[in-house]
Amino acid sequence: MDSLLQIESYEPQVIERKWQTQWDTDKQYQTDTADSSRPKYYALSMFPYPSGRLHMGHVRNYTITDVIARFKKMHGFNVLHPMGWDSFGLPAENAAIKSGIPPAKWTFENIDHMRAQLKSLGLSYDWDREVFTCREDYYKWTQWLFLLFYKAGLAYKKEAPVNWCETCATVLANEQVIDGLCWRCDTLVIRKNLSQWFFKITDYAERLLNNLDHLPGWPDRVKTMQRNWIGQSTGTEVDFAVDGHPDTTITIYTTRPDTIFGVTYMVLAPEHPLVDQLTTAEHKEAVEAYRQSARTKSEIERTSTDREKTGVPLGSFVINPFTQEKVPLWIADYVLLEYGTGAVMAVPGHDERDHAFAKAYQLPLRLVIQSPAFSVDIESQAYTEPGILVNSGQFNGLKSQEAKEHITQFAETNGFGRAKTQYRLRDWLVSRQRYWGAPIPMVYCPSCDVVPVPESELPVRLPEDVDFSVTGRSPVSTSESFVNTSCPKCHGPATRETDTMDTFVCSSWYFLRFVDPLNEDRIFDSATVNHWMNVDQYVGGIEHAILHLLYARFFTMVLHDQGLINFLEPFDNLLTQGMVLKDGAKMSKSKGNTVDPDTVFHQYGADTARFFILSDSPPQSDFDWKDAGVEGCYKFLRKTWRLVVDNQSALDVSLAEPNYRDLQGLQRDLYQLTHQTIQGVTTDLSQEFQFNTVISKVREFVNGISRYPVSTNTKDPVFSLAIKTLLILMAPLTPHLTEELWQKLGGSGSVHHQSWPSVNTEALVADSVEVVFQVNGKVREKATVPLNTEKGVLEKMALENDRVQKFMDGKTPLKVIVVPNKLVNIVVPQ
RNA sequence: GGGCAGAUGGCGGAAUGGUAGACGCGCUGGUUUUAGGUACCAGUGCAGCAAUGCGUGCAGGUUCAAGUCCUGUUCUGCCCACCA
Repeated sequence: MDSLLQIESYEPQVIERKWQTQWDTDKQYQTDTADSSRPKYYALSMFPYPSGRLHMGHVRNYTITDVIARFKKMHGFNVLHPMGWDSFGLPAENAAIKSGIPPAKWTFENIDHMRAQLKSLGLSYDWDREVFTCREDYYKWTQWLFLLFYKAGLAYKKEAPVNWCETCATVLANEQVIDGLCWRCDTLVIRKNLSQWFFKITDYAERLLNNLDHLPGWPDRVKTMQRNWIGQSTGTEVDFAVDGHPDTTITIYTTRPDTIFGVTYMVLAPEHPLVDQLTTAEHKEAVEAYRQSARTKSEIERTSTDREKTGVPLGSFVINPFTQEKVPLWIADYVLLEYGTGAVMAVPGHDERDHAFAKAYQLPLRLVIQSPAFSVDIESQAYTEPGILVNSGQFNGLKSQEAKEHITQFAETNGFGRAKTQYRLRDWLVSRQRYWGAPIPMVYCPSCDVVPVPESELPVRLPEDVDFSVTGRSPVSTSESFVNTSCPKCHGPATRETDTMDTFVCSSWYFLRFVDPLNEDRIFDSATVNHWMNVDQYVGGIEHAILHLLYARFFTMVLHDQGLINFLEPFDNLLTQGMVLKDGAKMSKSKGNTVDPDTVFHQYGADTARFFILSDSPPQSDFDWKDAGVEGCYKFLRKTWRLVVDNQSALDVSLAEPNYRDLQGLQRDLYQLTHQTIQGVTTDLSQEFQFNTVISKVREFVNGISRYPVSTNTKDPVFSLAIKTLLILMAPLTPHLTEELWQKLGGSGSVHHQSWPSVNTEALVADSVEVVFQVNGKVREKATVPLNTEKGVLEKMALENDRVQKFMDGKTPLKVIVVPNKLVNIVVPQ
């Protein structure tokens, strides 16, 4: 082995395959969830959609979680680190349309390829827990959850204007419309009236919002985004009677009840249900035309803030309950049916939108809020700040804030209003007119109406005899054998729901199934899930800040309320990793600047890819992939390899740790460096996952060891300790390299089963320190002094120093600050 | 328009209020090599021969001492947005 003729070079491709096979065979990363002798740790990456190939974003995500999982394991935790596939979704269906490959075949081939790629990255997954959301053993339970929601009154069907993407030929949830465009294909989203299934996430708006305060392990950025999305506002509802319609009132929602005396008209959303009834004959034609044009507008057109305000009057009037004044009723598309009550009181003097509208249609303005600082003029511009009430009857003179309370109170007392908390969040539209998803387990019976499929009949299997080319309805509806069924209640002929579920439903509970993935009788065993949840560390992209992370929280709360689990939030700690860029630009196929992970594995090995992708930036920041950087990491690993292999004759990892107090000179220095590195790496890994600084410390350590003069004739206990420590500290980062070297050195078992080294704090303290001498805060001299040199001695040294005296320029010090082991600062008159 | 981040060499980035620029990339010079690459050594914030001066987006402030704390401001990125 030690023969000079046989110096082995670093061949990552060979050793990586060898160890991956070995770990697989040994089931090295299998988790025994029944073992409660050790504390549990659940490390989870957001599972991927099997698009076909891994990209660098995946590599970064999974490497980060893998390092955490391995690190925790070496700390004695029973670690659960699973992987699976979010495998329903549109690309599979598009492949079917384009090339006739069945979606299932396409999906599973992609999974096989990507699984092989994941294995070649050396990730410590327990593959026995792999879940596939598109497989019956999983979607059976997704359907079961739908039924649970239905029974709890949290799933309902309603006809509503919905977001429709023409390209994807399906509806979209509110969360999937980004700037008016489809999240997947950037097509302009239009409004369509359809009868669709919804989950009542709005019932949970308040709890989803308030619980964010109890998630200290989540980045503020994500919490803020969710808060904005849920969009709580507190205000008042006021009922306005309709003139000439004694039984009809219109309720408006306002956050500015203090301006209610300034109402000069009222506006309804064009789709408001009272529009037909309240349109007078002479306005019918204009109103119909306006409603028609509003209907065909896309969301982006309609909500554009810089568009001219348009609207038409209905001919009816409402009565302001505070002033008994008659004000005209209009419709305008700047009022949204989905928010509040779909009706707003218009106060053009104190709201910019109402002001613009009033100016366009010559509606009157009225000043009801006066500024305490200047005289308000509302002719040219609305005054939207709070102030003092004027022209407001009994409320004159109150400040806006008090007035809001008094006016709301007055409305409540008189029965025409109430305080109301409003959310921007809307119910989650879960129907999709697509094939490759979990069928919604519902049946339509001519006599019994909507009937849920009994649990015993789950899963409702996806049919295979479908025509993928239909648009506007689910391809599932082309399967006669699927559609025609019998009613579970009356056993008469009935038809099945042909829509499938949004894939975000499938991914809202997968983290629970990972704990008990093979359970055939139940969705999961509650006791086991209660023990293993929460996810201790969740890692994924910021793009899921709202969508997936909000839905998963919602599901968890519902399952808690239904008594299946005993916790309210799924993810204790969340790390949102930054994007992977290439030379400063976002990697994309269209730009042609992608880096294929396989190429990197082949050329440099997985350890290099892992090491590099953790190296330059903190995990939360964007990471710039540079070929020169990969090269540099490869060289470093090769240097590390040689450092060990070339010095094997001096190494014996079974030697006992030397006694620090017996060490001197370079041995003492190396021992110190070893323990300083343990300290630094451990801190950076356990507190903030600062992989970039971990790597710089590892590099400093290797540089330090390289400078140490090794005697090749004898086993050196200090050098052996340094190398042994290096391999253990690097094991989570570069698992193959360290395993191979560990084995070469005759280490016992796997390097990944070693305990994390502990710090000898005595060795952290240096014998001498460098102290700086400052004059007026500027460093003028440095001196190396014994540790803990006394203040007086330091002061004397500084004052007698030539260079210090030069800059003191003969002046008498006003003050001398001495910080032991750090500095002396001499303050002289300037 | 509202909210949240952030701004440090040629580049990615380090810095419990106490030596700004760790570590790496790049670059310069050198050694080894037929040569290139590799490896190794030295250097590398800016200006200057040097002494020295100046330096963490900008303007102030607190402090013996500020990248770090405070006030204001500019710019960049992200999220939300006719939300009443």
